[in-house]
Amino acid sequence: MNDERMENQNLQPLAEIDRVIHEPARLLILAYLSVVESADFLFLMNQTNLTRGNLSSHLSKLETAGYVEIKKEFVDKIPRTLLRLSEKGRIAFHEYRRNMKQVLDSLSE
Amino acid sequence: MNDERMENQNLQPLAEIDRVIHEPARLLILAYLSVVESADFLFLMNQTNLTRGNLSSHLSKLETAGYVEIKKEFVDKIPRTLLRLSEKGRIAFHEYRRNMKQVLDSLSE
DNA sequence: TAAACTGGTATATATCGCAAACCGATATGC
DNA sequence: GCATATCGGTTTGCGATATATACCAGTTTA
Repeated sequence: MNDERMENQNLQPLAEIDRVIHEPARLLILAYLSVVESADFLFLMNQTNLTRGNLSSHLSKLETAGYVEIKKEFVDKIPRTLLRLSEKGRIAFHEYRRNMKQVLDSLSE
Repeated sequence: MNDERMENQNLQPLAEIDRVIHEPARLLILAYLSVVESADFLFLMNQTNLTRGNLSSHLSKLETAGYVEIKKEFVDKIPRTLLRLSEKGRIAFHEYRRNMKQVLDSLSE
């Protein structure tokens, strides 16, 4: 075993990785929300290729975590759901990226 | 919405990320196995802080995927389980890292 | 002989991701 | 008018997953 290389690894962040964000579908959603001020449900559905039900439940989970804010409004009698990343979400997303990068970088020889 | 920044994102690898590897506990296991020629069960258990049952089931999953090879032997009447990363596992792990890095890099402002 | 430890495996449980069924409202066909 | 289809989602159901606990065979210690 190569102790030297092992000690160079910084794997600790992995133990406390944010699983709400780690899920690929939600990572995708957050990636889109992170570059716009807000997006609606259908836009996200098209971009992510998630089904309606799947997208809806992931958004609920993100809302429960306090990472996205969901605002519903009517546009000519038709309901529209607007999503935006909360400040808490932006911070958590940034932290997640930092942690994962650190782990991945420490693994590269 | 900022189309320019959105188009610069390379999120496609996310859609086909390897979930066997994506799970943090297994990512941790693979990280350790990637720097040693082989390790035994207790060593991994101590390094990862996983419980015996948990570690055992993750190793089985990795074995089923063909990513690790499990060899059992006796050392003075005491059983010992040796784990090593297979070639297939090494390739898949490398590919996972490449994909995740690409995604994370495309998200950095 | 019994109690405690080793090195695991099997089982129970809780959660999760996903798809399909459902739902209220609106537009369309006849 | 009254079905029927469509829109924009939410709720429900199910199989798979992750984790902890119970369990087990064998070994060492008291």
